[in-house]
Amino acid sequence: MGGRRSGIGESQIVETLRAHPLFRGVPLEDLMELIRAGTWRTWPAGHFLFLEGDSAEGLYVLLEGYVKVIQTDAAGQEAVVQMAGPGEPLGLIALFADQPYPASAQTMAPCRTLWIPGAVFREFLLQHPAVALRILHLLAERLHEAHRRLLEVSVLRVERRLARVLVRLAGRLGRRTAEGIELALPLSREELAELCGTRLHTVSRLLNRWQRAGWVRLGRRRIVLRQPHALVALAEELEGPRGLGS
Amino acid sequence: MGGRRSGIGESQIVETLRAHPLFRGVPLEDLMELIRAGTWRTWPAGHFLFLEGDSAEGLYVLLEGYVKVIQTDAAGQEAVVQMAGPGEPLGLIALFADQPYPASAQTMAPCRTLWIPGAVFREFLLQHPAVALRILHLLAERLHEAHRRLLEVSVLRVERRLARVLVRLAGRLGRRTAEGIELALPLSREELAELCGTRLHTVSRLLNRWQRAGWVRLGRRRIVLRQPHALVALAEELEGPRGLGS
DNA sequence: CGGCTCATTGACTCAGCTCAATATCGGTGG
DNA sequence: CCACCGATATTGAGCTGAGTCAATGAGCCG
Repeated sequence: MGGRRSGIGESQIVETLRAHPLFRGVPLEDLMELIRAGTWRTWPAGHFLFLEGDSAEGLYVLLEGYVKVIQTDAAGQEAVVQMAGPGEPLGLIALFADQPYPASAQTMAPCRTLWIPGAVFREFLLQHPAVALRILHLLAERLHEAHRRLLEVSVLRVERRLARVLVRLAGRLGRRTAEGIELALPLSREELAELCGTRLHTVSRLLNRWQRAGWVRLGRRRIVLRQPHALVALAEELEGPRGLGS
Repeated sequence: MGGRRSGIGESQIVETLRAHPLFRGVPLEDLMELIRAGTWRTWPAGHFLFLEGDSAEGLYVLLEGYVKVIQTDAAGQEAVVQMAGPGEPLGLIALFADQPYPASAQTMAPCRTLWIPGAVFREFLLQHPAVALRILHLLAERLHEAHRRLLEVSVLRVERRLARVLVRLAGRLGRRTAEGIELALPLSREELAELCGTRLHTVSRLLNRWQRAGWVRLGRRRIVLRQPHALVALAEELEGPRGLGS
């Protein structure tokens, strides 16, 4: 799988890590130890940091770029379990649950990562319990998010789920343009489908319906929200069993 | 909400906690501090330890009994997010993400809990990073489980999801009887439905179909798996888009 | 230009939801 | 002990959201 050790000096990594909220307050020399034990890499878009089932020897910290984390079932059906952006650690589950990677991580854009051997990182956490608490914070939030999505997939219709996914993505990765909010990273219809637990056809149909209504503008791997409020309304609207009609 | 401070002596709690894998290796006197800062309670079945949205001042450790953790959406639809058994901590997300409880916890049977103030527990973790690592382990496993369920709900049919839920429950809470494996705690059809993201009607229909096939025997809040292998087969069987027929 | 990936759209099907009615269990009070 | 009640469960009928199958279209790269 792609990725080369890069020649760029350490100073840049050091600065990135020092600025990282996870490592706030950690003495510089302890950080240096982490960095020296680890490996810095760059990745082109579309490559896999790791595959579901790979044995996990360490942790990735995504310094730059975007990665999607995918879970696959026995028959090859996929669900996007997480969209990770700059600063996020990847491979936490494998590291702490002490098992092979439970999902695959694929770069969506050119990325830079720092890889840290698991044993080193665990030792580091024992020395820096405050950082452990921050990771607990992070995992707790991810768990919360997963529960929320579980509820949504169990209870909401696709239309509403898709609206929510778009609104959330726009919030996290939206770029303001003259026309509206444009999603900064290019997602295919299929990836969108995997994000909301449906099929690309259904996504395509819904998006085009919304385009006809003037709510969005579509392109190849490109979506602009022209009337975000409409989508928000759709996303939040109350819906008991048997909706209130649209 | 029910629950009274119980009069039973501390010695029993101490023993329970000392035997708890989470606290292995912790000096007795540190444990005592936790216990003294905390509160021991018993709960009848059907009561709520906490409700979604309540502000969270601490952590529950479930010493005995079973609790279901429920997430509710704006329209009142519910999903069971977790079934907790003896030994499991509850309220971790609220504690670490520093937010109100993101879900409600309802006792399914008479329960005993130890409640520990959040600040005390956080301080305790700073003193005992090894315990923090174990909690990381626990959260990592829960996250993994949540991701697995997310994939299942996104990709599998109800029939298969229900089969999986039953098989898993039987594994965790099954009691061997002459007739087969009986689920130890009484779940209504509706609760089962909330566990696999469907409606009670669908659960009822499927279960009765299986009963006719001799795979299960049903009662009011009671299920006996008479031919677990049949359910396992159904649960694991490959299923591409458009199944292979039953 | 040819070939690729990505996207759209139509036609058909059906799993599972909704709506509605009835049945059964278990407990409670007369 | 029986009558009654609420909670739980079963079952039917009908509808529809969304999946499947299939074909075509459109953008992009070598």
